[in-house]
Amino acid sequence: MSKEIVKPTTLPGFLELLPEDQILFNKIKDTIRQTYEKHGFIPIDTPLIEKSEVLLAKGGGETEKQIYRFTKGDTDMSLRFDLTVPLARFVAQHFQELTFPYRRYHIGKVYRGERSQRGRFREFYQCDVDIIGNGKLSVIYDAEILSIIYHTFINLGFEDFTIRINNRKILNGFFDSLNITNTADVLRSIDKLQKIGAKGVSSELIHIGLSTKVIDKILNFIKIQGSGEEKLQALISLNIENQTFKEGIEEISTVIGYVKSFGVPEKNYIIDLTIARGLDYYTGTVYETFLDEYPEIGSVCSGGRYDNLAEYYTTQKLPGVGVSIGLTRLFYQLKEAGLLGKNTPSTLTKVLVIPMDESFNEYSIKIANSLRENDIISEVYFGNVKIGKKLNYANKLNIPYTILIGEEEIKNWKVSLKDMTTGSQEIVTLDNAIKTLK
RNA sequence: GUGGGUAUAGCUCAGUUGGUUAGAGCGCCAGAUUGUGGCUCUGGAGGCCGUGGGUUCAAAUCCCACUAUCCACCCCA
Repeated sequence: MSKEIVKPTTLPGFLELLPEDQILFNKIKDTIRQTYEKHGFIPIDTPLIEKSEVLLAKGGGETEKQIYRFTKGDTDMSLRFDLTVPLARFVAQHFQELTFPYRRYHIGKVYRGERSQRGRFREFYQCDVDIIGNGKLSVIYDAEILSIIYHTFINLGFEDFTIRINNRKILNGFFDSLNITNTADVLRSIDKLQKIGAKGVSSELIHIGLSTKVIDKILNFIKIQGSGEEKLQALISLNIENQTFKEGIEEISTVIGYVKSFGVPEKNYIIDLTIARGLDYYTGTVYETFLDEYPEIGSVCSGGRYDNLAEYYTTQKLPGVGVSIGLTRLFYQLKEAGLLGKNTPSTLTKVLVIPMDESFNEYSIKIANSLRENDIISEVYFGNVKIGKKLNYANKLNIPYTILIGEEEIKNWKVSLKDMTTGSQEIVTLDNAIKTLK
């Protein structure tokens, strides 16, 4: 062994998959894409690298710490850390060329230089859908986004999941009425209710410096229980004279009112006053989606409504609403939870064509060509190796069928079609083989 | 950014109070009469025990440093 061999490793926080998993991953990605497209969303694909001044226009906070930033020559550039900021830039830049409301989806990798830990990656896929309005955007779209989350997870094969929704205006109005100024800190604490419990939230709020009176009110607020209707009634009966608060209630009522028309069953969504979302740019509806049987996985899809998407890039007012699925984490967690299919194939190939001898290669290639013309995924195993080894290749990759080509088959213009699961084999015409394989 | 683990074969891991040629399972390769895989059997390859230093007659094992990696917190998808 040469000492010059470089140890083949990937950087921490960068996930790569073996064939079996990659096939599953792509299936999930395709399902998400198809669902988004079915709802009329238009694809975009922005550059992975953008000017740092663009990505960091907002400035401050965690982003600057976590962004991958570098220079090439005189250009200061960075890897995108989400798909929303590039969207904002895109919409502002192409404002004149786009038609509003602009519905786009974007599935792509983003980068964050975080300390890696379980289910947290430095490179990961986000699957975003957003609807951007010009000046105004009906709140009914907030209900549609909820419906898209629902249909996406249904199409992915889930049934027991809950989309939790809330409205930032309710929270902001409520905090306003209590004269709370550091709302971001309070939101973050409340958002952790599920994780740390009421006591945990309480002690965090004390730490933040709120009076016990205010804390009691907050705790009572987040404890409001019941059906959607009951929660709304409870909120109204708080009699809070605050314009923002009232708007929030009105908006969430509208959303709940329309959700039914979109065909979302009541068991799949709920008003949850503790959902806040860490991001501070949300201004209205917010969403978090949880798998009922696996709460430990955390939110698998989240997002919300924002008033002004592109304020750093244009003076146009562009409100929008959207959500994002963290696909890499979702996939990783599903795999951890054992929710991904077992014994899945390691290839997409449906049939392996095996020439018994190298002199039958050309005939085999023709067979494979015909199979492909009939949309049957097929490949030929070339090389002067034993039949056993070729069959074993099919076996290891879980290829369901093989077609064996030898003297006998060629003489009669037929093929030997072998079912690899049962082991049965028969000599048939190519047409009949195609019928079986379809 | 803060705190805590771990590091032995391609993978998952054993390895006794420090003791001589470092093990298993899976995987890989080869064979069991050369037009037939899976199952079984037999054989084989593959390890500077993360790197460097220290203690000791003796270190995979104990100590220190470094590096890598994982987990939790922060934050977030």
